[in-house]
Amino acid sequence: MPGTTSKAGIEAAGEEGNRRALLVRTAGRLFREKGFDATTIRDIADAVGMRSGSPFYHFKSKQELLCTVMLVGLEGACGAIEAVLATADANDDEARFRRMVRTHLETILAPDSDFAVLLSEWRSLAEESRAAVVTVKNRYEALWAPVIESLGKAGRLRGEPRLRRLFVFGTLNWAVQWYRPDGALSVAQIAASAVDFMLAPSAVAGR
Amino acid sequence: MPGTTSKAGIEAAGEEGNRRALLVRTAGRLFREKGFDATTIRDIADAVGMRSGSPFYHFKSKQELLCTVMLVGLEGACGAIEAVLATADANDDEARFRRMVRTHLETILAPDSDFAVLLSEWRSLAEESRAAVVTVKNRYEALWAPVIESLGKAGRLRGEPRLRRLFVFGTLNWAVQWYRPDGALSVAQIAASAVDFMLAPSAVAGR
DNA sequence: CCTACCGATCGGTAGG
DNA sequence: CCTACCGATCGGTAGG
Repeated sequence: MPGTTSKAGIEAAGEEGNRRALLVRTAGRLFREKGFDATTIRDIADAVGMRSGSPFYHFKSKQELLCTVMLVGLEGACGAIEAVLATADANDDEARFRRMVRTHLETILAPDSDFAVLLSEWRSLAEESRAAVVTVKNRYEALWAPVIESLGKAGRLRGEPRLRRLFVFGTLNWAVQWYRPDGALSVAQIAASAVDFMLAPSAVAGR
Repeated sequence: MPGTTSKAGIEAAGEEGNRRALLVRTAGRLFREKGFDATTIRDIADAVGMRSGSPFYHFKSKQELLCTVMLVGLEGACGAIEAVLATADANDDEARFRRMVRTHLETILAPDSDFAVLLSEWRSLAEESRAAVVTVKNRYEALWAPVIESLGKAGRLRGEPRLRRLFVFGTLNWAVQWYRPDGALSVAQIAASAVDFMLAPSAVAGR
């Protein structure tokens, strides 16, 4: 029963999963490069070698494509952070934070990052689709909460507790605006530097 | 000779300056609320009580309107920061930085901020218009350079020197994404907290 | 997934 | 600044 979509609309079911996944990947790249409004269905169809009406066999609207791209990006980001949390030393907050920051930057600065589409095209997402995306976005942010809270209690992250997470993501997410792959610093270097910027020096004497 | 525009296209010349300025203000508000692509010339014309063809008497294209909005926003922001620098104690970097941060946030978080249009619609600005806007943007950032550098040398702003300015603006500009006028904290409180977040504690003992 | 197409919208213009 | 309009584009659909 093609055309039937799971609730999140993410799963690639069976035979046609490839074409569908290709559409999502291509749309994600174009949305990121040119923006949602400036990307036409024809652009996407051309890029995957379809005719302009064919994407609507896989997605009922351009909006559904956007929503799917964002959900895919968010799921990927959750997975990456979960992998970090599963292997990091839970007692060393700074080390954990460093790895999370680096992973986050690697995710949003990848050339075809679907997560970056969420960051730059949020306003293009129709009101009705936002709740579904916010749910996963909250899940992503919840992964960060314990580390940020712990670093806050230790005095390493400062400012109003309710704003710390916002400031952290601001410092990092803004990189989408200025990062260039051919720049002087690697993503790893930017990540290390961002942590230095955000983290107040530990109070341990003689360090 | 109506239709003639100064190089920057900002000045409101004589009699028609009012209508022109009204168009800029209205376009700025709509671009900020709905985005450049989602705002039509008809939206703007309706909002100022004109017919859909009439804005083109004042601006030769929608792009020129966007460019003007951004330049107006940038000029206003430069003026505000210059006013701070003119009255602040040049020897107290922290105090100066605090006032600049607050002014910056007040500028970008104002409901009808033209500066915020620059932050969110940069990609919609045509390639040919970017150079003119970048020039003023550089002027704005140059106003911050001495303070940021000085705080960096004092160890109050950390991380790679070339990235500090980017991290500062990230922390602040991201607020455009999450700030709500009806939120629990005022802009002044957010500004104070942002500075606490960014500034490493001064090393002065007993403080 | 293609062919063929539509209805709506949009930026912009001519002529006054 | 209005009237009247155009040419292009775009998301989406019917029917196979």
